[in-house]
Amino acid sequence: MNKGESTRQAILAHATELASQVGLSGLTIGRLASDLDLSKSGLFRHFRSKEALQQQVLEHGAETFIQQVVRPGLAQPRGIPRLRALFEGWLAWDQGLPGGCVFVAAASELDDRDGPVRDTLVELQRQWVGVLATSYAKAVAEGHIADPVDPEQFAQDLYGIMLAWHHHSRLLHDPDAESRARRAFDALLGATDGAASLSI
Amino acid sequence: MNKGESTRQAILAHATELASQVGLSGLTIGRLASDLDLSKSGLFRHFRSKEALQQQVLEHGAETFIQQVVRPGLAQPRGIPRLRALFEGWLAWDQGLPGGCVFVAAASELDDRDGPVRDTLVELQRQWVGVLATSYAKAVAEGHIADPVDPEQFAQDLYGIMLAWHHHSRLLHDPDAESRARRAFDALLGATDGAASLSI
DNA sequence: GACAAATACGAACGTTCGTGCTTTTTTAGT
DNA sequence: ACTAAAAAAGCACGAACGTTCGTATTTGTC
Repeated sequence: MNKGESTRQAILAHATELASQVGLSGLTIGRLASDLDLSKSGLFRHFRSKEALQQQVLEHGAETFIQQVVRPGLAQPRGIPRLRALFEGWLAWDQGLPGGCVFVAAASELDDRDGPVRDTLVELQRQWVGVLATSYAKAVAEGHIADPVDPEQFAQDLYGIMLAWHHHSRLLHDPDAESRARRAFDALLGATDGAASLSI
Repeated sequence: MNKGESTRQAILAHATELASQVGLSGLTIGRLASDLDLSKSGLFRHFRSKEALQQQVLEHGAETFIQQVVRPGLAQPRGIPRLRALFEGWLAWDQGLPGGCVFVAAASELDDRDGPVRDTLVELQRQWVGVLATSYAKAVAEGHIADPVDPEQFAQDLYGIMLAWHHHSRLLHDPDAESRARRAFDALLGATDGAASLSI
C-alpha cells in the first residue's frame, strides 16, 4: 500500500469515529488535521472537497460494517441463527464506535438534504434493509417462523428495535435498554414458540 | 403580549421548523435573521447565546407537542383508544414539521454531547416515554391488553416503531413505511386482540 | 405629546470554516 | 545515490460563524 493510501485510510478511520459522534457535517478539516497531526492542506489534498470526504467516510464505514457484521452473519446457517447473528453483530457494531452506528447519525442529518452523499447513504441503507428482509424470508422458507409476516415489515420492525435501543441507551442512558432490545427481538422472531403466537 | 415577546415567539416558531431540517447545531443566527428580516444583532438580543436559543427551541417544541399530541391524547378514554390517539397524534406531529419531529433530529445530535441543552432534551424525552408507559399501564389495568408486558418495554418498542417509520419514510422514501408502522402498532397492542388483527 | 424603556440596527470583533496556490520534504524506482 | 513523482506543509483568501458595542428607532405609559 502506498504512503498516500495508508494515510488516507488512517484519516478515514478516524473520521468515521469522529462522525459517529458529531455527524458528517460536524466533521471539519481542521479538527481532523490537528487530531492526526497533519496540516489542513495536507489532509485536504487526499479528498478534493469536503463532500468527497463525507462520501468516503460512508463508504469506509460500509466496508467495515460488511466485514464486521454482514459477512459473519451470512456465514451462519440460514434461518433464525443467521438472523440472530446479524442482530448481535449490529449491536456490537454500534457499541464499537464511540458515538454509535455512524449510519444512524448520518441518517437523521441527511434525510432532509439532497445530493450525492445522501444518495450514497440511501443506497447503503437499502442494501442493509434488503439483507435483513431476505434473511428473514429464508428463515420463513426454512420453517423457522411460525407466523410469518411480510419480510419488509420484519426489516422495518427490526430497524425500529435497533433505533429505539440506540435512543434509549445513548440519549436516555437507560441501563435496561439493551435487554429490552433483545426481548423485542425475541418477540419479533418468535411469536412462534409459545404464548405470543397462540393468540392470533 | 409584548412586542419583544411576540417576536421571540415568531423566531422560535421558525427556528423549530428549521431545526427539524438542519438540526439544532445547524441553526445559525444569520440564517434565522435573514429568514425573518431581522438583523443578526436584533435577533441575537432575544437570547443571550446560541445555546439559550437551542434550549428555548426545545422548550417551544415541547409546548407545541404537548398541545398537539399529549393533551388531545390524554383526553381520550383510557386504554387502547388513548394509546391509539397518542400514536396517531405522534405521526401527525412528525408530518407537521418540514423535517419531521424536531426531537428525533435533536436526539441523534445530542446523544454524545454534554451540557444543558442535552439535559433539557433528556428530561423532555423521559417525560414523553413516561406518558407512553403509564398510558399503557392503564390500558393493562382496564383489561385491554391480553398479554401485558412491562410498560417500559412497551414504551421502548413503540418508540422504535416511530423511529423506524421516520427512517424508512424520510430517508428511504418508502411509501409503505406508514402502513407498516400502523401494522406494527396493532401487533404491539394486540397480538391477542382479535379486533386489531382483523383490521389489518 | 413627552419621555423612559424596550427593541432593533449597523458595524466590527476574533475565530473557524472550506478551499486554492506555491514550496518544501518525503517516498519509490533505478 | 540520483531523480522523478508523490505527499505534506505553509500561507493566504473570502465567507460565515457567534458575539459585543454604541446608536437609532419604536413602543408603552403618564
